Amino acid sequence: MVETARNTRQRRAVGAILDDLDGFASAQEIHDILVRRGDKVGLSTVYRNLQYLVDAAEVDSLRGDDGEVLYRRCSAGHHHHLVCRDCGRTVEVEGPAVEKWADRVAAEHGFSDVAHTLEVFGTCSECGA
Amino acid sequence: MVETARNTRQRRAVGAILDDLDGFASAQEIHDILVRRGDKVGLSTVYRNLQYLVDAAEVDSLRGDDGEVLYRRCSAGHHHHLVCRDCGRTVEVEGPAVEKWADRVAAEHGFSDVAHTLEVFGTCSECGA
DNA sequence: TCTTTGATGAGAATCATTCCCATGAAGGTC
DNA sequence: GACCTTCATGGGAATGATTCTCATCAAAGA
Ligand SMILES: [Mn+2]
Ligand SMILES: [Mn+2]
Ligand SMILES: [Zn+2]
Ligand SMILES: [Zn+2]
Repeated sequence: MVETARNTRQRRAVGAILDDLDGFASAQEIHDILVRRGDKVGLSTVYRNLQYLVDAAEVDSLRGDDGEVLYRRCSAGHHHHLVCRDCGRTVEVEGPAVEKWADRVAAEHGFSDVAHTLEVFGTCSECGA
Repeated sequence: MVETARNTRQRRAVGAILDDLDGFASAQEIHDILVRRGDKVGLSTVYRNLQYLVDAAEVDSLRGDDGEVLYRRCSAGHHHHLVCRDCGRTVEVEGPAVEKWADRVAAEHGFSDVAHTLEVFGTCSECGA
């Protein structure tokens, strides 16, 4: 028998919230939504399941200004994010020119095993009214 | 009388450590160095002075993988960093193309007040041997 | 139904950072 | 130098997100 993650009520509940969300949200925000809905899920369990999903590359995470980790279900493949710092609404964006720039700069200075982090923050049109 | 920051022994000590450092270091690492040297400076004071320097744009800060904030005295003007994930050695880099890309992408989606974070991590030539 | 074992959750623990506030010491004035 | 005003310091408490512990629960298969 192949090991398989158990399909618990709590795991489904966390997944359902992520499906409904537009933008990034913190573990505690997701927990609050669950509590408000009446779904009883422990905070530890929310953290645990979010981490499972990150490890499975089903969810992207990034750190907000205040250091809180934010989560969002994203499409597969390398991309970056344009995030509204007020409402969290997020657009996935690609930047081939940026990828090339990062690799070139790293090579010029003799760096190998290169990776990069890039996020764009702003105020979305709705929040800017 | 114009308000002016007081030139304390502790402030000079923190500044001296930053002058000697090549790469990014955490507040606690800087505090440890001070203690090892025999300079008596409180941890709160290290945090406070680092924050003063960040506000004065004399020091750049970024968040490491583990969420710790790292500090480094940097040149003025907008730039990014190529950081060795082994030894911390850091190269300041500029990417005009990246700046334009970020602004354009944000504008295309109606975002205002745009800012971005971009760091490149790798293994430097010395550490890659 | 029964067994096995990963999953859950309430609270404790961790850890970086910030806050509090009594005390210290810059730096100006005479 | 003596004195004053006020910002700076530092030790410990508080904060807050996240992780850990472990007794208990419940998937999933037999
Ligand atoms: Mn990229
Ligand atoms: Mn830039
Ligand atoms: Zn918004
Ligand atoms: Zn290195």
